[in-house]
Amino acid sequence: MQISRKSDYALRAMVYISAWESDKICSINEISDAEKVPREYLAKILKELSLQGLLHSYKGINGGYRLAKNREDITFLDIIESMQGKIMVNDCIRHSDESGCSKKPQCAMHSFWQAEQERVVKSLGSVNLSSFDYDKYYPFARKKAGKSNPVESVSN
Amino acid sequence: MQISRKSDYALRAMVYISAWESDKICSINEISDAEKVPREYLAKILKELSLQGLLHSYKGINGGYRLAKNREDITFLDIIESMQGKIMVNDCIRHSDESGCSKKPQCAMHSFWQAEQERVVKSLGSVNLSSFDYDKYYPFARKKAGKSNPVESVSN
DNA sequence: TTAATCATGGAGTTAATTCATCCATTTATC
DNA sequence: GATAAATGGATGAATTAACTCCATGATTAA
Repeated sequence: MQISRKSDYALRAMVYISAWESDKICSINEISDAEKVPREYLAKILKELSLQGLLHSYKGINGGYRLAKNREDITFLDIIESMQGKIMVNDCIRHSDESGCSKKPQCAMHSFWQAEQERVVKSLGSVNLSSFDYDKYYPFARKKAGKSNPVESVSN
Repeated sequence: MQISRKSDYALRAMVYISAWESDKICSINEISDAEKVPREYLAKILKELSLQGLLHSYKGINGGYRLAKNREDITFLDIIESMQGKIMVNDCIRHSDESGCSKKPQCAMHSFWQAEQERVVKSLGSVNLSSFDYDKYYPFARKKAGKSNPVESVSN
């Protein structure tokens, strides 16, 4: 696996959104300003995250995005794979469905890569959006939620 | 990190060479035939591995390559990094020398990536060329070693 | 109902990188 | 001196990453 910039942007955006109370809706402009991510590119990314079911989108004035699940239920792996597709550490693994391995039915290194693959997936799957110290890195969030702060109820 | 095809070729070549007795000299043609790696591309790769001090090269008839160190002293990490440069799991880590992190002096995810980085490096550094079951995957090797033993062409 | 503010969708661009190939040259051995 | 190796340089094709631009559509507040 290689974490593309696209994934990095997606992660930053998701972490940013998570920093706020769960009913706060964040616009593309807000996020791109805060995280210094190219606005138009970020738009594509957020749209994709919606399609993948990680975000809910709202159009119109005061529109934007919010998490589609609880923070605990969105892992780094979810976010990264929704940007890059399945994580594959190398071709040996990538081609393992077709020919057992691109080179030999059982190449000498296959089992090593498989283990490495599993380690990485497990590791990325073990971090979720509730794993962060938002108070430390996003002190501005949490306190002031959306400007109008009408109802307390969280989940729609 | 992402294991490029180039690294994969390099690994296969190194593993192939390791399968033989240490004084056996393997030519580009032999390796590319055995491992099904494009001949001209492999030539570049082996040259680079020599420059990096992982192989010794021999010119002239019966020339080719052999390991420049003991099998135990050549890790996957050595081989991969000599092909792709330093392993970096993401931009957050990649830019960490300049500005602490490309985005913020301390971004929320920085420590996670750093840990992930260390895990991967440790893992790749823990496998070396003596880690393989050559008898199983290269039964033809080991038995018949190289014929003659020419003089090194590359000093230093 | 109209203007403002948001997301959506599609097409196109740029630049870099990857993965090579070709061929002429140099070197060593038989 | 013929042969079989590595070396080195130039080049190219294909793919992908990382955007940018802009027109369209939805929503709401005035």
